[in-house]
Amino acid sequence: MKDKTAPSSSNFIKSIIDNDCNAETFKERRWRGKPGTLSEQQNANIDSAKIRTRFPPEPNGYLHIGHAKSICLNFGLAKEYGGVCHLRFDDTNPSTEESEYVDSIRDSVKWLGFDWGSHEYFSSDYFDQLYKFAVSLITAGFAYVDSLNAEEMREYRGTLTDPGKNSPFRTRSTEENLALFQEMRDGKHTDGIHVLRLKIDMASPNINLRDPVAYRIKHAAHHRTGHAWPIYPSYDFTHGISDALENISHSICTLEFEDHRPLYDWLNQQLFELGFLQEPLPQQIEFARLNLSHVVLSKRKLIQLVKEKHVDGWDDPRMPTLVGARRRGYPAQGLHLFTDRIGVSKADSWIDYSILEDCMRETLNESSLRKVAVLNPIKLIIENFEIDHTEICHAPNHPQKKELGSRDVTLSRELWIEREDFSEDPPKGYFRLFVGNTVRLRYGYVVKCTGFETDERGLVKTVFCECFSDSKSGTDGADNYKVKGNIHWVDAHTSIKADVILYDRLFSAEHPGKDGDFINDLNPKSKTIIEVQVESSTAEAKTGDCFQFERHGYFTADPSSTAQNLVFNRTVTLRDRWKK
RNA sequence: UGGGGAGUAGCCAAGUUGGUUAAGGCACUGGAUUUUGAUUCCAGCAUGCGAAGGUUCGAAUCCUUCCUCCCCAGCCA
Repeated sequence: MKDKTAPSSSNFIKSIIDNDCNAETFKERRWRGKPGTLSEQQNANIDSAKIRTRFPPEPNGYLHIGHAKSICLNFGLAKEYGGVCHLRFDDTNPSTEESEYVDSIRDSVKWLGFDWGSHEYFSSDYFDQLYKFAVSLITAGFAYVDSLNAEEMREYRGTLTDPGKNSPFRTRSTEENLALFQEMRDGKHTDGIHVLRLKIDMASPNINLRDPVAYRIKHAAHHRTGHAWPIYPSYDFTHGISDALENISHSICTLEFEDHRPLYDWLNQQLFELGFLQEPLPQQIEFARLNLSHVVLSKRKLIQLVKEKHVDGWDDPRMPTLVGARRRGYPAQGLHLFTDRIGVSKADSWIDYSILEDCMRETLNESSLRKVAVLNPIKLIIENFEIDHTEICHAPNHPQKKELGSRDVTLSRELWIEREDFSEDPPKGYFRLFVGNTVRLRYGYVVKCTGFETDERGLVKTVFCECFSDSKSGTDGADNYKVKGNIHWVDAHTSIKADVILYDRLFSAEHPGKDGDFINDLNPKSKTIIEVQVESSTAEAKTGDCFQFERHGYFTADPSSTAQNLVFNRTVTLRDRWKK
């Protein structure tokens, strides 16, 4: 068994943190136990957290596997370095954000096994502070109220190759700016009439530095602050400041924010020089977001799948959301393994979906109890058993973990076996049941196939065999029989019916949407419901229980499952080198 | 065409203050074990680091030129 607790290999972010730790960069930070400005922090004790990271979701959608990479990274780093990771809801846009999402995000992060303790924050916690900073920036000449409309602003911004030009409102007096900003804050203007912009450089080759918007007017109810604010700060204005107030040492985000880093640094630097923030300032570090084949991870597309009912909701087991993965039976540990395995870098790479599935197999193999289920049953009749013959066989609950014990399963004359474990016309290399061949009924006897019967359509209905009475598993005679084939079965009388939902990837295309609408790439066979026969002990399964149905794969009891009507989701199949 | 990034095996990814035979994982291929065609174990797997030049005793690491891919012109994040 490989050591899965070994520390993950080095990456460029760890190198940065190592350097910072060696240089004792963050040694002098003060922390009063909660976020605050320089004046609020400076008399507090030294921050005991070696580093501080944060996971900053916007509460406007459900978390997905891509977020899991970021969550594991941020919380994992904090843990590894003796630091703390904050959970911060980045809620600066009330028109798209809802508390429904806040709850779900909290649940998903917890489910992944992380604990942010008391460090749950909201960007909206800082609205007052942010506003004060904005006023100070106006006073210092670093911000102004612009009254260009959206279209004019776009024109003035220039293009990728042409510099922008200054807005005619750029030279407004401090007094006028202050007065207008106050009016904006007081709700005296309608949406879009004015914005507050940072005064940086309209000719910068970096478009983000061409006087970015810091505040916009938005008469919308916020999920936490209600109608208290008619203006809301932008991401760029909010994020770096929030990081600084929270003493974040390493602000890890995705590659598309690289161009924003000069702005991030500029803003915090101004506020530091104005005496509002303590040094050292947080540093933004960017990594490549996860790209997974056969999957879409954009919020817009995920929402579309739900709204247009291509799936049965956010927690549909085919969804790449964390709630979906959980219902599918993907263990949180499997996601940890996955993020360790794919690594972290700045190279834009695609991970094949099979890597994820392998991680699930690997962790599920360790943890899942074994059960027997016949997914596509046909009858097997042991002809040399009496009609009412019944006996007990012992099946281990885990082949590598004897300590997990075994269970009793009933064997009688009539069994259900898998349709594909019998062949009328066996292909080369087939070593299951065919007339004349010998196989072992797993945990039971070795039998020899003597014949079969078909129904009116010519489909095999019943297979007949003869049992070698001295071959029972666990008895001395068992070893005298060497057979290659080993098939599973359930007793026809004591086994129970269950529903199994077979899931396959949601999209058949490797890169959904690459050749047109991603909806066209939906896999029509991504969900199949079948009725199966499971061994009687499975009746006790509770929601979330994971089993290996031997020779098939891993399955988990769906929330809709009851003792009267068992429902299992197929999490992932077993590897199968024979499958044609 | 401006700016910002990235190119190391089929796929990820270490290494980048120049120094002996270019980590590791996944996949793959052999072999062993196996009452899951599963698991596990062992072995193999880049004369090569996007390309071409150059500097050097020595280059994935330094210099030059070039090529490919990704991101940026929301009052989204």
